Amino acid sequence: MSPKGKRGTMASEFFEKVWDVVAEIPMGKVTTYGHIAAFLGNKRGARTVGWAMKAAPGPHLPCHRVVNRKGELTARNRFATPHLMEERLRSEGITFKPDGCIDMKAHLWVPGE
DNA sequence: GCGCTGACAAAAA
DNA sequence: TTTTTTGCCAGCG
Repeated sequence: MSPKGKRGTMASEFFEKVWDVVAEIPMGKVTTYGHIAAFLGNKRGARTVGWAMKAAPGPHLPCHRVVNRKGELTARNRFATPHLMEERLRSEGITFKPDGCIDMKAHLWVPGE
């Protein structure tokens, strides 16, 4: 299967789970690495979640809806840059604080809902 | 084959 | 309360 599917070789099961959760984030909402990690069972595996984002399978993955605990945009890959994320998040209804961080209490989404 | 780095977060001091 | 250390796991030198 997989017309171009060379994913099983580079990504672990954990990575695919992260992509699956991120893909379910509703528009106008954001989540944090820690929440995804905890949902997958790795409470302190937030770093590994960030790795999965960096290793994103494609630009269709809403990695721009994943931010850190501070609500700051830290993404860095060919599909998403912090600047691009800000534009995109605002386009979806996300509001930023003067501090430059996302208003978490207003847009924080939790996996599993 | 071994060690360091890295889109983070939480517990300990 | 703030600062420091530890934990996670895969990619890269």
